[in-house]
Amino acid sequence: MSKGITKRSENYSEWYNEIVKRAELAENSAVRGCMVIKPYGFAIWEKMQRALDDMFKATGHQNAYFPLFVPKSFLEKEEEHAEGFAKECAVVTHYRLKANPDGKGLVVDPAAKLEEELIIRPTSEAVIWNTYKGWIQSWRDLPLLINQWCNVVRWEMRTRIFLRTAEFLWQEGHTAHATEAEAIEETEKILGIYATFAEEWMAMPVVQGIKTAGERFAGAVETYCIEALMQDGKALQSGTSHFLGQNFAKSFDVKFTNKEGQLEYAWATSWGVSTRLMGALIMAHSDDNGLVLPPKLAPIQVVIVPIHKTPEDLAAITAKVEPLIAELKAQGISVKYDDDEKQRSGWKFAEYELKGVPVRLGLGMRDLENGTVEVARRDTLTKESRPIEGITDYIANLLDEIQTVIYEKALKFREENTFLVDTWEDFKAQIEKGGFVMAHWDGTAETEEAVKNETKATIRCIPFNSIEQAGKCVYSGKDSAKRVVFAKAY
RNA sequence: CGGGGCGUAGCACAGCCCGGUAGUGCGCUCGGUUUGGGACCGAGAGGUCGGAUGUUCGAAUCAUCUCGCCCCGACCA
Repeated sequence: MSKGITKRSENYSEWYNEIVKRAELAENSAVRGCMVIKPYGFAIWEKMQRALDDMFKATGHQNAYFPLFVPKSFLEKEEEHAEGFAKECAVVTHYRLKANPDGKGLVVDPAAKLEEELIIRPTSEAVIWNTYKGWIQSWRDLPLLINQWCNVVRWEMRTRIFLRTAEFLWQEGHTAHATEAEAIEETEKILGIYATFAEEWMAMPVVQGIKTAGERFAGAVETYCIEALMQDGKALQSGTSHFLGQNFAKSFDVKFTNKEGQLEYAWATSWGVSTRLMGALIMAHSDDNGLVLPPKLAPIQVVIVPIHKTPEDLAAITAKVEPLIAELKAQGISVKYDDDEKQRSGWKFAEYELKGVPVRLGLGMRDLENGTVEVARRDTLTKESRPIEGITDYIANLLDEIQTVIYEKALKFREENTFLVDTWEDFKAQIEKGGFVMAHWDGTAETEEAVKNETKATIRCIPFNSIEQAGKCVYSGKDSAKRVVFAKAY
């Protein structure tokens, strides 16, 4: 195994793939387009799940579970939705195999053809709204605030580990409301949760905004999103929250009696983030030495590496380390003491760097004599010797500091790579170089399409915080009221 | 779905053009020396060469077919 990894500047996608593999986050499986998420990678996903789940629960949502299979007739009901997903559906047509009459192995039993094909869910609006029909009769049943954690399948032509896999894990929230205003409020509330999670947990700054009609979720009235800028200058849609209007209620006939005794269609939202966030996390912070994890999502926040020659030395170090581990754990810090004799300390230093562990403590005989410990931080790759006395408080603060520092670094990167552009020439040149390009847009799908065809850039979103400022569309020269975010995207 | 690449030991790869004892590095096992940034020496174990068919006295190597994965495009979260 080679020691170093490919540099970002040499081959960005190779760098990404190597981090995923070498940090043991995931690997490509024997199944095309599907990944195996390994324990270390899954531990990060579990931390993401926990943080998000707590936020969903704190805002009144409950978890439930709906079927993997969607009868084709359900999917068909909301027309735009059906069209949007039709091209990437895995379809179950039979329910039995039988021994191959011509020899070894199994074949599909033609006698076991399903009367109606089952679609493996690409998303669950159809199944869920079919179910909600039975759950919603009165305004008193609303709002209905449900989330599910599950897998979905979208048969992608081309896949990339974590960023676009044929099967992925996600959460999908599906809510029903009595009024349009309340549903829109919900859509916005969830987007806020996503943004908070991205910034405070993942330490990844995001732009919040609204998708253009062309980028909208199939079947939605409005799609809100968070967009992040990756280190190669490409945008990554990191979460979406959809206001679905009454589209699904009408398609699935979900009506309720309002306070005035009249029947009304329910208002809907849906929203999701997926294991794609793992890809975002990697590309937001990692460097040429490997993964860099924000302390709040790191499965191991502190690793302690003993540096010793003899078993006696190790025992002495362990005796010193044990109370330290207890103190760190008491502060809620996850700590690993790596006294595995199989590898030497130098190997371990490199390994934990590769895996993005935020803080590494080195403890050798010299430290025991001096009452010190070596503190190495992953984000800055710096080391310092500190008194072991009071080290727990120091580390607790250091973890907070690292969380802040990597966020600030990512924010600075985004600011330095966000450009106000007003001419078509500048636009093309800047898109080529990468980054968020803030430009005026005339609001038409034609212009959006033309820009995409000529530059490969798409409108990532119409940001909420965009300053109202009259200008001329960078492509057509027509009037525009505000700037939108253009970028090449994953 | 188009273009390209690759399938040989757990991993990374060489060997293939020009058919003839299946190799190297890492990892693994054992022994020894080492140990503050991916240690070194010695001895071992480990392979249906992706699969099928064909050509041949003989196929990892040549031919045909096939399966799979990766990368680049188009499409999409």
